[in-house]
Amino acid sequence: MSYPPGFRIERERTRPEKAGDVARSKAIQAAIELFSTSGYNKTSIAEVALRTGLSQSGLLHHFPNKTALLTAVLEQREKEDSEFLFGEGEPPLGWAAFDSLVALVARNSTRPEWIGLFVRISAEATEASHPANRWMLDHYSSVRAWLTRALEHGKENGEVIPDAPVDAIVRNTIAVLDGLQQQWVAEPHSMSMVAELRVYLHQLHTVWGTA
Amino acid sequence: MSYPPGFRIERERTRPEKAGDVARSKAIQAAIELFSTSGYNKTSIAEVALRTGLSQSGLLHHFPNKTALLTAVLEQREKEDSEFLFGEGEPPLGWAAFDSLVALVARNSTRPEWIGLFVRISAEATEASHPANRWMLDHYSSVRAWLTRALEHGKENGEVIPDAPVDAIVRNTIAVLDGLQQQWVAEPHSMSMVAELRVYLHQLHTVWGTA
DNA sequence: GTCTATACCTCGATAGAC
DNA sequence: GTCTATCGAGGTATAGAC
Repeated sequence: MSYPPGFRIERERTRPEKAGDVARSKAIQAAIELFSTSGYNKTSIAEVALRTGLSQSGLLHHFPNKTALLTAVLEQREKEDSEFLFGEGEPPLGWAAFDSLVALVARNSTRPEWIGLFVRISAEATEASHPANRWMLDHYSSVRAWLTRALEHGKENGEVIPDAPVDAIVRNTIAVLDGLQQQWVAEPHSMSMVAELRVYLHQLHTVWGTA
Repeated sequence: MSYPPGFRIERERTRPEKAGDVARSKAIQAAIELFSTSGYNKTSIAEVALRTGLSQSGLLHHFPNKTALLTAVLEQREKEDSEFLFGEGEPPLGWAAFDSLVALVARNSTRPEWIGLFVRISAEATEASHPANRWMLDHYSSVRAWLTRALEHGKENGEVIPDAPVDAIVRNTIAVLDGLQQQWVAEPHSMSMVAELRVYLHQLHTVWGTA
């Protein structure tokens, strides 16, 4: 394998990853699939390796240990979600923030692994010693901060009535999202998360919105 | 140790369990504590045995295997919850059903193990091969059936407006309950589940109730 | 960068003595 | 009813050859 002069530099400009990281990406994809159905604890790196087309040690050449694999998976999830939600610009505020959460759920409904991944990992990670514990706490904290800002902006805007109980609305909204995802993971064909969410948002608008 | 005549019979009349089942109860209690923090998969029967004051084999004399231990734990939970919710009588209907769910959460807030147990087990059990999978599906199905009946009763009663979207309200309510419990397990001192739930129920009354 | 081999755990369950 | 001993499976991680 010989490359024309400048090839490496060209590649590095379009794709920042090194060439050898193809296996890495495949491994992350395999890990997502397995974590999303069996959770982190129950998934063995041997099986991730198998699906990647590597031996166990081959896989561990790319990730020093199982935790590093999990970290890579979570980083990818965070990246894709926030790109979808915020893109390059500013996060939506007011009721628009809540609408974009519905859009995210709608999109993730077509990628069941992402829902399963979140449901399993975030439940496991409620244990303080779980490697994703800090990730989970940070994740919730940042979603809460965003939705809180969104509602306060809505109050300044006149979209939201002044005495709406911001904290409770934020926590309940996150709870509905998480809870629906869990029900959906248990029985995917029995319901439409988006339909249920629209009812919830309708309640929010009716009670706390300015008609 | 000698007992007066009739003692055994007296005991058997008041408590149906055999005398040897003290260890059994202790084991179930220990299992609840461990399952509630580490989940079922990650908990070893050896540690349950340790907390019970038995060797691993000693514990397995009372339960044929780990699954049987889980079953005993779930049966106890189901029993205590439904005794609290329904007692000897009929399940509450109409909005009263939702109020009694808040009462259950309020009571369980004082027994964190029960919240943790539910959060961990029900998330693990979304995997079809998990020993609690059927239990979880049945549990959700029966809660849905009860709340659905409650809302339909409320419509006949005039408590609930006729075109309230029953299925969505039921699923969203369960989602809020589950989601809040998960947030609470992650950071117990950061919130009051009952306070958030009251806001949610207020929305329900305002939007779907007959003023 | 990928492999085989292996060290070293932990776990669930069984056998059999007391 | 409780114990010790042990088996066998499956897991993470490391060493070292290619």
